[in-house]
Amino acid sequence: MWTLGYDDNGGEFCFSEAAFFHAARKLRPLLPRPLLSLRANGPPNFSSQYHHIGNVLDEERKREYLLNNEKSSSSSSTSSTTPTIPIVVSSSRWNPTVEQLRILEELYRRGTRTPSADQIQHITAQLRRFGKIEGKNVFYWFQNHKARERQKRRRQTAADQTKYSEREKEEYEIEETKTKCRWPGTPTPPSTATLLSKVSLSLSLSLSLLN
Amino acid sequence: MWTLGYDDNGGEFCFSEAAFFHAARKLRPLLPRPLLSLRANGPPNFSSQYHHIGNVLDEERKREYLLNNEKSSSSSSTSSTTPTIPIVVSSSRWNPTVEQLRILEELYRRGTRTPSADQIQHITAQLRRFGKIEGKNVFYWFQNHKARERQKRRRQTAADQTKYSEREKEEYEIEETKTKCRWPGTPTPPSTATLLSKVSLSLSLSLSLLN
DNA sequence: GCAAATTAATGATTTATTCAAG
DNA sequence: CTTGAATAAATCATTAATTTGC
Repeated sequence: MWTLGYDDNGGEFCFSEAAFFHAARKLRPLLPRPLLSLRANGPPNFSSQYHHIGNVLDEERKREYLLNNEKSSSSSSTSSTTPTIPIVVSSSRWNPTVEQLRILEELYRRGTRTPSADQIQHITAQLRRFGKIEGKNVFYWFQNHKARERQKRRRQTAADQTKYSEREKEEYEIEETKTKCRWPGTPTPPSTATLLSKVSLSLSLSLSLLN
Repeated sequence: MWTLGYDDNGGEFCFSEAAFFHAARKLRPLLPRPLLSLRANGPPNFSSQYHHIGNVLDEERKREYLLNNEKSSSSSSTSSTTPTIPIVVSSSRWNPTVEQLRILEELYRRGTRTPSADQIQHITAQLRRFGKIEGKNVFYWFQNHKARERQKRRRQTAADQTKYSEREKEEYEIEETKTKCRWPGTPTPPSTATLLSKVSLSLSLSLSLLN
């Protein structure tokens, strides 16, 4: 599991292990950010949103939202001075532009599946020409796309196979045994000659490596 | 992804074991076998024009049919009745059903890697309820699955996705990078000390075996 | 036509695995 | 046997598409 911190400028993306799990969790915005900006890479139909911002909040998130509002009370008060103008909330998640999507899909089509960090940085840098984007967006895009393509394919074959057999939900029980002997026959233990040949091979290999 | 049993041409069937299973190698046919017209276990892409054939017979009858025809050298009846339609050739090799596959993968997931002969017999007995199967199929399945899982991982970690074509580079101006580190971390390559320790270990092992 | 309501897609996180190094 | 690295699978959450009642 990856936790992440990032900055918008470089797309640099520092990960740490589970030790930072809890702290990093809170990086996730609990509400659409109260920033006053239009979408940098707005999709064609971005007009009807800003609806019912707080509808999906559970108690936990409501509490945290209130905590956050305490800090930014000054900004909220300034916004209250212009109540008739709706606060334009920037999207909480990346939304690829058509150009970005086209390039990403082309890259995928040509074989890119899990790009390296450098590749991600480069792709991100290129795609930034077409709109706001970060490295993690590229990373996630490939993760998701790969997974969902696989999922699609898997569902297809599963559907094909279910024609032949009805699913049986019953449990199977196969007990574990401790026997060491292997299938298919009674394995004859390796002869001394075999062992010796292997040993000498290994020895010569080691020696050649040392040279 | 491993494709054991799904490739009718037999291209995916290879054994990495020693001369012990040398005979099994010959199971790989150079050409599709011209015999048998029904499959015991439905393959995913079983041609739809023959669905009616498959639907008539339940698994039990199919199995029986196969057993009866295992020794026959040529297809007899169906070819004459449908001369223009290519004969549905059953693979001579095992093709796992979804249930069999599910159980095998579950066993693998739970830690079974190289089951003992007893385990194999037990597993085979359980899986026979879902279709024709032999002990060697189980044995080979685990061998192949284990090997291909390892192979898959190695491919991913070592020589993964660097398939940018030249055209692509030019078009998107995304240059190839040689770095192997992947998003988001940078794996440290094995040090020289590590390599040397391996060599000396191998050497000492060989020497101890010689005593 | 229009939003509210609903559904489908998909971006972002979390969880469960894998192999293999120590 | 334990653990690190690194996903891939499963899941959550938000956005877009679509439907629906007016």
